[in-house]
Amino acid sequence: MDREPRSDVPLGRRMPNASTRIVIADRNVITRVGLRSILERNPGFAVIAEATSYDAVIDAVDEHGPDVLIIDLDLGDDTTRGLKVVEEVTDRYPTTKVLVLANTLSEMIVVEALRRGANGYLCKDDVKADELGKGIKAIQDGETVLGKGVGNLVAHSLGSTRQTEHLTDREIDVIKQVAKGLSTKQIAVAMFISESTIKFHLQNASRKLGAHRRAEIVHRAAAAGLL
Amino acid sequence: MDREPRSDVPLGRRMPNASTRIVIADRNVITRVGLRSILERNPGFAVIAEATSYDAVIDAVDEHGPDVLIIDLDLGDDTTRGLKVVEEVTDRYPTTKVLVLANTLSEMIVVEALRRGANGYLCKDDVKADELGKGIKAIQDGETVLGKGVGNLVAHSLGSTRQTEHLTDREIDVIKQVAKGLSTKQIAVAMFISESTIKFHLQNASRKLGAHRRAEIVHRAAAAGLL
DNA sequence: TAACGACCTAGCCAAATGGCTAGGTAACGG
DNA sequence: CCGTTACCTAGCCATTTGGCTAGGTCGTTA
Repeated sequence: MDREPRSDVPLGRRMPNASTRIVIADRNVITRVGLRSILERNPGFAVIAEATSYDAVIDAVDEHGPDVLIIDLDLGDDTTRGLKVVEEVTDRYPTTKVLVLANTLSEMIVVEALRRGANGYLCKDDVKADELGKGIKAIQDGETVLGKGVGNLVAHSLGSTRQTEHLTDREIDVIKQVAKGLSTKQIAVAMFISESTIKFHLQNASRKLGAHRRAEIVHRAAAAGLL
Repeated sequence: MDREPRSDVPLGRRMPNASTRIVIADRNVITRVGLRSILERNPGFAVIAEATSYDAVIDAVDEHGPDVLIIDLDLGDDTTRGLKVVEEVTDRYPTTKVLVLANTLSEMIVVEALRRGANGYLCKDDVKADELGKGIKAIQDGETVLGKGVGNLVAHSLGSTRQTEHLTDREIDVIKQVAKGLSTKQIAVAMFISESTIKFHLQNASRKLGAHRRAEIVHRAAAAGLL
């Protein structure tokens, strides 16, 4: 025991020349190439796979068991699906660290991602080239990396006891109609349900999003990538 | 001749070592690096400068007089400013082609950009790696390049005689408050003007955006990158 | 089986909104 | 000087909305 006073990073844990093996998940080819270029300036990083769909992310992680997964939650038309992917990866591969790389900043998404095991959350527009490498190293050392502005959001949500509930499919459907400028009545006709139901779904969505007006519901849902 | 069986790029048409000189304008470092990497796979393209602010774009174009400017209109918190940059560049440097590379698709922005002289409009998420090079070449040949889905938007707006009016600063201020979920009364207090004025601005914004409800105003303005 | 979540419906009332007309000022450029 | 634009204010009224209570079905899961 005494022979290894500091055994939290045992010798041999990292082989000589061993690189951090990274999988990138982003639907945007420009971003994928950019990330790869930036990361591979550092010989300690190796991007071993790219994915552009939720299924492909799972496949890639299954196949390669990477050290780090860098993922944009918005891989389709449903960011919620991205959250599920984070949960699945962190559940099944505890040694794979997950860094979320988002386009927008939404309290709901950030909190949910972290709650489901993400080890970091950076915003694409705010990140500097050198922060990426540093962030990944920090994450591998067990830290949680939060980008500019992300920390504040998290702190804010810690203050409120309200735990994030996410919107149901139906609620999102209704919100989409609202975003198109339809009235309750018009939505009812379009969706073949009663006006009461429309109002019901919107009331629930309001509560979940902490909004009090339709315009705010739409804005928040859009910011969360739900529309 | 046998030594150069593939002479589809005739000798002499382009000077030896002559490259298409490109300036990239995007606030996002990942995108800038990605674009550069993709473009420079083709030796005919040379990225000679990058810019991350509206002023820097003008400076870069002034200094380098590039063949092509690839620009994301959203370089700050005001996409309208990006439109002005497009106009200024195409006005002052008719030989510089402008390719807009957007995150989102908004009819208003697309139409305005083209009206002000942009030679192409692509959507980042839809673009494939090889389309970039092809698009730039096409633009240099005098074509107008519209990405997936962009063409439809343009066609749609040609049908309507309504010419795009853009929102005033004040209107955008009010819309931002609406997006935060404030009522007319609350906004009036916050902005030190009467409720009537709030409603006045929103009526005008509705007309300009073709919206009939606050939720739609917010949605459209957000989609246009105005918030 | 019971509990749960997602979904659906009804009705009430105060408040907010949409759509309209009809004015005003100040600044700018032709 | 005139026209234009951005900006500001008032009032009217029908419609929409927010916020609430109080029910229901269906399928899944414990």
